[in-house]
Amino acid sequence: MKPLSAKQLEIRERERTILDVGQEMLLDRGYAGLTMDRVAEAIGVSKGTIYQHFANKEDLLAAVAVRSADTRASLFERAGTFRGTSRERMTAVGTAAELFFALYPHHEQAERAIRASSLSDKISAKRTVGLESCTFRCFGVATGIARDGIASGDLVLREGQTVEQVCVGLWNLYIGAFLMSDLENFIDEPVVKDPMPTLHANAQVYLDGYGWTAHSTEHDYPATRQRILGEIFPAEARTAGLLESSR
Amino acid sequence: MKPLSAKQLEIRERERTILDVGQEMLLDRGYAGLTMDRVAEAIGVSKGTIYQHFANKEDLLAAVAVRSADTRASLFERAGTFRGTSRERMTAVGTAAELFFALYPHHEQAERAIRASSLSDKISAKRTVGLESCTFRCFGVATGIARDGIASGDLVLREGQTVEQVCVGLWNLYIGAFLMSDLENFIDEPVVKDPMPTLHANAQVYLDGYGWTAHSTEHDYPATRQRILGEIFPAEARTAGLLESSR
DNA sequence: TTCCATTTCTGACGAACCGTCAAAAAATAG
DNA sequence: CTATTTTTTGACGGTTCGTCAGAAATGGAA
Repeated sequence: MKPLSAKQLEIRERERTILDVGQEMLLDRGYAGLTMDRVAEAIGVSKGTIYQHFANKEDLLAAVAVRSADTRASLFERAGTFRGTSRERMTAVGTAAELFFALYPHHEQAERAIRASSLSDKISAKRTVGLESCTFRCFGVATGIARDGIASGDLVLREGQTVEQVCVGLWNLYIGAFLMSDLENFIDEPVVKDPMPTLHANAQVYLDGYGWTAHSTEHDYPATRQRILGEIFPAEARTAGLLESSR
Repeated sequence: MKPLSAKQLEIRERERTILDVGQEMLLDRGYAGLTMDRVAEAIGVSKGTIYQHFANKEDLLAAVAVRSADTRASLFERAGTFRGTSRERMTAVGTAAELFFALYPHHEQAERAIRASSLSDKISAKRTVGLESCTFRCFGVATGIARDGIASGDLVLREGQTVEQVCVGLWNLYIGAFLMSDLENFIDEPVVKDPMPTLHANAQVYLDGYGWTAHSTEHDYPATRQRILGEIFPAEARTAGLLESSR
């Protein structure tokens, strides 16, 4: 409605800056390394001002998480627009998840830290519903594709199986792999040397288990993945180093 | 070698007590609710004494995690002794994982808290290798069963697939489901109402995808699961409320 | 039992951080 | 330029971590 004054714009801009700084500190110094004093100093503002934007440290953390969760939901929605068979489109969703993990590695840490410290108070309802709604957007894309698969006859569910179940399993597979992936950074001898190719293969095996055509032996899903990266996420894939121009 | 004096026994006993108290506090008050002062008070000992057992808070946390990780490895090893087909035995491993999650819910929190705060220093090498070795024991059981499956012809891997890959995927699926499971405790409308049956079904779908005989349409794996609980884990299953005497 | 060396325990203390709030400074309106 | 509202500041109280000099307990040896 009203035009924003210069001051109000500055405040709005500062909120973004706080999130940026918090995100960065979280990433390279962990939850304990993110302190309100250091954030304030990095911005060049006093601590009290930070508290005018965020109720407390957990709230700042949650805001960081909400922002990246929103980005993830957008990536999922873009993935849903990929032109291909239903199973190729589901592959695109997996690719979006992987891309998100590569581009915003801080998000895992933020979510972990939130859940490690919160007894669900401290974090405002606004942030909680924000996170929830992003999750629903992600699931909405996935279940929609699964329903398309059923409609086209690519996916035939057995008694008692639901599209939600299919999507939850895939989600679990990815989340578990991401968790393991940055767990492996801390130990010397990783259980699996290169987790991402393993994840791609296992996700396809999982979909094979549901009998979702085309079976992975009859279609080149790695090639589909390259197409997805090139057509839907060219800029992001290059940033993440996932897209080689050759090949 | 030497017989332990009464004092030394007391000290050893106290270490166990500290772990018990720490574990309990972690479970019902979270990482922030676990303070060294409160642990000391609960034991009836001064804070300095706690620091004679553990270098710092993270180290205590890691010790709690190591102890439960060791228990998990034992459960996996017992699961490996189940008499049945290779795939039934792998199902037993999954059942062990589920049982562990139900019996020691604090473990997830401990692992999260460790990774949320540590930049890998603070925690002594002793704890780190302890955790690693427990993980290897778990994977050893699983990969052993997969190799048995290959030897018996129940599991036929395609070009480029490995037993490690099979096991990592299953592990990811479980870890992801557990993570989601206690995430759902904090939000109002869960994505899936009852995560565990979904997990069981998806794990079988995943193994179906690898073509590991017998296919889930040709064998009653829920019944196998009941047998596993009754034969291998009767006491634990009853404690966890997973074993109904009827049926 | 008494004495003394060694081990173990204690709790006061410094440092770091969170979150608050009265007072100061800046912005805005009249 | 003055009055009012908004915004910012940083010193402060409270909590927790981890330390360490001194106190207490322990275990022989005389």
